[in-house]
Amino acid sequence: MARPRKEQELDIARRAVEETIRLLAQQGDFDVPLTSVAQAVGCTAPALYGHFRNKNALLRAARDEGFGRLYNEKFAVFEQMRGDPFGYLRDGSYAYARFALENPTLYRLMFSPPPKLGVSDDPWSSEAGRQVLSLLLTGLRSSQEHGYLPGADLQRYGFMFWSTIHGAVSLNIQNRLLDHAAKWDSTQSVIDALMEMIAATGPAKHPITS
Amino acid sequence: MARPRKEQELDIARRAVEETIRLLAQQGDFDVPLTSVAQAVGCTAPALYGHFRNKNALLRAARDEGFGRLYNEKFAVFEQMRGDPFGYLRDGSYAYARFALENPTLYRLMFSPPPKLGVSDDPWSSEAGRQVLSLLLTGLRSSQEHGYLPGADLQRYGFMFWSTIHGAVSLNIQNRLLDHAAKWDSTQSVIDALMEMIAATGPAKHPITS
DNA sequence: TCCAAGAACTGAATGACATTCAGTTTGAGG
DNA sequence: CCTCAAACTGAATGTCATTCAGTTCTTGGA
Repeated sequence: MARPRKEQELDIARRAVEETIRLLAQQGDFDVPLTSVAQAVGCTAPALYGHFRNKNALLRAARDEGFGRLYNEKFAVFEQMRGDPFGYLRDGSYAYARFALENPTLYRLMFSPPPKLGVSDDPWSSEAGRQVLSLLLTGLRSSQEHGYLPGADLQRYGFMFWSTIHGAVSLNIQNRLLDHAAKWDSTQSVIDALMEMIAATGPAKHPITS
Repeated sequence: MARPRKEQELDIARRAVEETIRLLAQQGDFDVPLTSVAQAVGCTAPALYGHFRNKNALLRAARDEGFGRLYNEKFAVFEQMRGDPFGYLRDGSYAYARFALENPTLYRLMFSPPPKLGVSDDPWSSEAGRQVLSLLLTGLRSSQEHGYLPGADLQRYGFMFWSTIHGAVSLNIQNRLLDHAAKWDSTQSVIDALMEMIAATGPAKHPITS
């Protein structure tokens, strides 16, 4: 029993990442046995070593895929909101929070990875996070051009903005006493408070309705 | 070779927690082998099972100890700042951030614990976090009595305040490209921005100097 | 069409650990 | 002094990750 039929050529790498993300969500924890990933894919554990140097590399790939998905969701909102930077900041933040609350374990893998993943060695990983941040900065810059946050240091405010949302999402994910709806309400409340503060700096009469 | 001399009666439990925290910091990761904790304490791994149900219980104890230390540091600032609630908010936040940046792995264990720790089952753990939050709320309440944040919903602002600082600290801990000083500067900048916003709502003439 | 080379897997072996268990030694009460 | 229970220990078990020596397809040339 060895080399399989030609049908499933390069599927293993893609499927392994996919199944890893699924198992991550299912088990709610990082320590997914390689064996179960292999079983879900339909091969044996050693076969995965032909596609990933080791388990950490597989988790890194899952993490990168997570950043890709998050970026895509934020980018979709970005395009849909062209011309309304304030609306983008709000709905982009909602999208970010929704992604985090719907994929809590993946989100934790993205933003609180075990150091042994060797994330710092991989230029890609910090790049992916940077792309998400740059999308936020673009939104802030546009908002500033529309009269909000006059004279503010965007780098500084951008980081604070991100910190607030990341913090709210992290604390809510961690709090097991809350159900999904309560986590969402709590996070949304923080985002709304943040948007109110930005709205207060801008041209009057901007409704906060979502 | 079995039961040791009477000298080190109940030291093992205490020392195990201490050494675990030390090894956590040294290895920068949660998966500290029980064997190394035992070795550091001066016993064998099975001996630890007489004091902790399992490794997760030991990590939970280390986590609780972390909350205790954080609370003590914040409480010290609190007592030292009686009568200056705004100053307490600022210096208490600095103390919080300093604790997190100086004990990054312990902080991660406290706020992004692996679900398998079974933290949710333990009423103590959420209690410890709640005590830290209540200290913040007391500071906000006092600040409000001194004229800041007039009419604000403190529960809501308290959570946003905590989210911002926790987020800034988490993102800075995670960013391996920054050295310690840079992480501190970045975090301090977020805290200062937050304090400026609160100061802006209060009685005029409050200097922001630290 | 047939064949050699190597790609892509597999089963079995190795090594870390956590956890359990059957002793073994020592302190304390009678 | 003697018995008992507490507090440990060494050895055994089980769960992974990772490695390795085969084994079986696929492919490109004769």
